[in-house]
Amino acid sequence: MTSVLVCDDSPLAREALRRAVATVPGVERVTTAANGEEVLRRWGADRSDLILMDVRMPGLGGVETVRRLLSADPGARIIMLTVAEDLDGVALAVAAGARGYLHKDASRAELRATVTQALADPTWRLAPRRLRSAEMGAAPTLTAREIQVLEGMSHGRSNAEIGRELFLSEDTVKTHARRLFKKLGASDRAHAVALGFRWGLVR
Amino acid sequence: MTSVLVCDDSPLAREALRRAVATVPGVERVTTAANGEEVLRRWGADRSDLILMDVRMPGLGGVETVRRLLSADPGARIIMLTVAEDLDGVALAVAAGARGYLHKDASRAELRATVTQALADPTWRLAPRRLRSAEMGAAPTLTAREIQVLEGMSHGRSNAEIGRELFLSEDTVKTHARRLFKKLGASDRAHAVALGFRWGLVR
DNA sequence: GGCGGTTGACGGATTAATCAGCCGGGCGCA
DNA sequence: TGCGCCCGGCTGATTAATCCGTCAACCGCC
Repeated sequence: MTSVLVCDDSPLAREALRRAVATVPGVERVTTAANGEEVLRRWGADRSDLILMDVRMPGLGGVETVRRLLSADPGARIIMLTVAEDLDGVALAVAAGARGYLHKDASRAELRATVTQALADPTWRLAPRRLRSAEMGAAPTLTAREIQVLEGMSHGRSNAEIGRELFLSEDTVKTHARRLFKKLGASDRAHAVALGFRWGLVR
Repeated sequence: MTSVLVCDDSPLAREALRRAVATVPGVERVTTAANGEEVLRRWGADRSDLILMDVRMPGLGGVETVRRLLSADPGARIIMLTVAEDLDGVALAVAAGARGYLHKDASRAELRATVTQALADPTWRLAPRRLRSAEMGAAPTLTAREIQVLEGMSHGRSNAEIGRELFLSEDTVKTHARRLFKKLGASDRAHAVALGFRWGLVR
């Protein structure tokens, strides 16, 4: 029974990862966790063959979870997931014993290849790959401007107000809004804000 | 130096609690944490005289945090915060060694009285009180219908769609929307969704 | 040097949301 | 029995958001 545990605090990323991993040949079960604590709790009762885990998580961070997991079970195989911003975390996690990492900007195919590799070879280590998030099921790769506009929306500001705040015309804000809606797959600004929260793009 | 640590995963509730506790005579410092892990981490370096902690938290739950905290420091004084729904959690937390609990529906005055009491008397135990959330700084007491409408918004549905889903007329949905906006202090639906996430009303 | 992505901007059409006030029924609580 | 609150509904007016296409300038990269 080959099983994989996917851990990410963002519900959407978690689901996308779960679906992607489930298509890997040989994988019979994919379980999920929302944070490091849940991974550790689950690990006591039910060990998976491989863990995919986000580096940045609220509560127990990815790095600390790797440490505790490996001190409890030195044989655990862990692949870290990361976004471009925290390469430090990846370095620490790999130093702590993670087998490798995947950038969240890599393709689904690369994710599957890495998982296949890790499952096939128990000694496998460090194969940096990318995962284009557009292919993960959704694409939360917003530009800085788009995130600023999304943040403005989450604070209840109108397009005109956001424009004044960012020194842009209302029309430009509308354009940014339209583009970020399309990227997030949002049907309106309320949905966009919700997706922003679920993806962890805004707080 | 009398210091109090406030822990709640909802940013708005955390801030409201922080502000309320800061007005208690004798309290010189109020620190905050978003989850149990953060409490434990902080406790290592910087012990407070009293901890106010939500029972329901992602990751390390309140009960488990109480256990770990007390096993590390049997003298720690902890008051649990709770909503009506999980009285089980409160019972467990008190059994685990929490000094008492506060219902989130109690008044600010009662919160202050309980904190004063707990700080004055190191042996103080179990004084169930209520805290009317309206007096905590904001009042996210939405009715069931209002939450359903808010959830619909967070999924990108229009008022008409929400109405179809809940077997209500679009006009009624609009009324619920207007009322929940006022309660949350939201300026539009995007803001309402954001506040819903920050208060932990929707996921 | 050109390609792709980002940014900023405009115009016009259409639709949906928002605000305000009001009403009747039901349910629980004092 | 009344008071307050939640619910569901309706109307009319006003404003804002959304969608469409298009365009020019800039920047990093191969």
